[in-house]
Amino acid sequence: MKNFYFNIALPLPIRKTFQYSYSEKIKKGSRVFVPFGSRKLVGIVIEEVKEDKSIETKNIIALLDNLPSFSSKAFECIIWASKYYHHPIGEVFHSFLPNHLRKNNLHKDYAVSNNDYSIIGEKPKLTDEQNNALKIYKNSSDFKVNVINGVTGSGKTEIYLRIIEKNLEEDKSTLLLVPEINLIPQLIKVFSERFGGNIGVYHSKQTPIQKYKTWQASANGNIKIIIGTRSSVMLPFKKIGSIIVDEEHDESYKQNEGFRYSARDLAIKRAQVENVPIILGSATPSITTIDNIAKNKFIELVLKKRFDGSNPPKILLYDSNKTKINNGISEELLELIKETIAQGKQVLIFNNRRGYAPFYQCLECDWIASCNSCETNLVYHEDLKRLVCHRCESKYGIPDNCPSCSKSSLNISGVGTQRIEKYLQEEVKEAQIFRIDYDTTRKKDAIDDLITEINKDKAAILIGTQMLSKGHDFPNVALSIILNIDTLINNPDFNTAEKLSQLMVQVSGRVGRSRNIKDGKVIIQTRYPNDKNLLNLRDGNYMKVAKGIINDRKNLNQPPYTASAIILATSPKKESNIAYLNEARQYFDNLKLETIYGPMPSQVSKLKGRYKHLIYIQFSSRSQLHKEINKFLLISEKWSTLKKVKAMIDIDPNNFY
DNA sequence: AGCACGCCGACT
DNA sequence: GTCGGCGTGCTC
Ligand SMILES: [Zn+2]
Ligand SMILES: [Zn+2]
Repeated sequence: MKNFYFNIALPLPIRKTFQYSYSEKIKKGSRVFVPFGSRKLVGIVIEEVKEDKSIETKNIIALLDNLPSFSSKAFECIIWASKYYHHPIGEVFHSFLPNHLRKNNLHKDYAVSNNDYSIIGEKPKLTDEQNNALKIYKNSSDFKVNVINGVTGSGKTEIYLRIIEKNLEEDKSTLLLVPEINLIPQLIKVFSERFGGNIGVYHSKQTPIQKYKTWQASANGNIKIIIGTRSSVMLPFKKIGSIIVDEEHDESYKQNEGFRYSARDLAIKRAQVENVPIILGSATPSITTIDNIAKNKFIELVLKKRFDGSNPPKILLYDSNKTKINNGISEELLELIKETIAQGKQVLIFNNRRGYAPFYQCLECDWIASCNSCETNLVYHEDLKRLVCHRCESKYGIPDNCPSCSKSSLNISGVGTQRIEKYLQEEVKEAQIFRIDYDTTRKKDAIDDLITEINKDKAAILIGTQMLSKGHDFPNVALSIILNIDTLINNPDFNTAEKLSQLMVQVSGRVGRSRNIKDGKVIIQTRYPNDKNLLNLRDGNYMKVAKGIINDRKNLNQPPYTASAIILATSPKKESNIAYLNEARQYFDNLKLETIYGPMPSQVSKLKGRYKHLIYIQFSSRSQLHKEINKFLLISEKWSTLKKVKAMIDIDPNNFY
């Protein structure tokens, strides 16, 4: 009996494949069950090869797919991703399989859901801008990147609906990527008010069966509209029409652990390989995207006007050096809050820190409460009367005396949302107060219930974190106050100016759109009212700020004008990380590159008892990055310092995690 | 990654 | 003497 030989990718942090044999030919992209040492693993067939007699090849135990789990196009994208991100191929394949297919399960058929996608809702008349954008979109159905640069309320979603409609007419599927799970429910609502059929969902909080059902229904074309987070970018499709990436600027598209990929960038690759259009939507496009528009790689479709004709609110800078600050809010702004409430209107307070106070520290020595397993600062939570680690959610009691110098001079410092809530409850007694942060929205539907209550249009104060800037609109807010951004301006790290501008414009775009609020106001409380980027933000024109940031990046040789990478080392010992990274640093120093930082501890320097350190490198071009990282990986393979650490690469990093 | 193998310290 | 701790190296 003739045997066939295959290279198989296994879910291991190893940059190679393993050879196995089988009695039949197997298509690439198929799952197989194989023996590996003393265990058994599910792997992916990469290619048929001729027998390598120098290896004692084992037999494949079972072929698990009748049709390959990865179509030849998805396969091509994953091979590309593994090379682009310099990540072990088996782990890349593994990360795009739903749980059910990661184990040695055969496929099973589930009942077909409602797949009649006839239009049931009423279609609104399109504005000229919308018509124009759609015309450009429709003029070809080959690969192209269309960027919908549309302010909040300009009708981006209606364009998505028309694109889906066009795809359905051609019996094609649409994939809509979103940065966060909690943006999915409202999109499902809008989509199912327009189309009759089932809307597929794919994200990490689903049960394995739910996830597999969507995977299968997408593969056989029963579900033609799919909304999903990152990992849905490699779903199988019977016939895909286009991909939409909503809020493309959102950094949540980048995975920050394991296989560190950008779902937005991978979506662009997928669209290119499938030869279909991709739409990137945002009111605040990323600097990279704006740069690609300037280079004519992407096509910009602008939606400037809000369809209800309302104007975006003005952004004012409030110099907080002027008055006394209590619990994070200046006295003058507190008066303004009181006035607004007295007029029966709503106030929104944005403070990007949850809990009561972000630090608990000693005034005598430099002791500061931190988590034993993460080494991050513990945050005081008033409701729990405990210190909480925001990374691992561990809770600690509150010591009365300093563990370091044993004096009783411990104190909280800094301002979290709970502290502002308590302060305003005392100061503005007549106002109803809603706090919207991770702690108040943990329960399912909690956030939707809160939003429904808030939008009933009564005088109220909303206090919240990032969450306020993503997806939800607050039309009755007449005054927004943005607090606590000075630490960001003071200690800029990755893309601070870009992130901050996007945040400010996103918050301001979501408020004050109801008819009875003519002059919504957004006030940024800052000690740096002369900061260049803040000044540029004042007329709410994001593109103007973006131009400034792009110029800075160009002058400072920062991405996208250079290509960046992080080499990460993880091990139980700090010294092992440092030894390896020092050797790596020396290696790269010899190459005379743009910039090298480190070795330094990662911002999450300790996780599950393992330390993490890194070096950050900027290359003058993408091709130089790939060439040098490949060479480095090959050479460093033999280093003895590597044996004591796990090393990983982060391409296009956007933090030091 | 996960597992076996082996070498060393400590405890019946 | 042997149990178990973890450091090392290998897995087609
Ligand atoms: Zn002390
Ligand atoms: Zn922790």
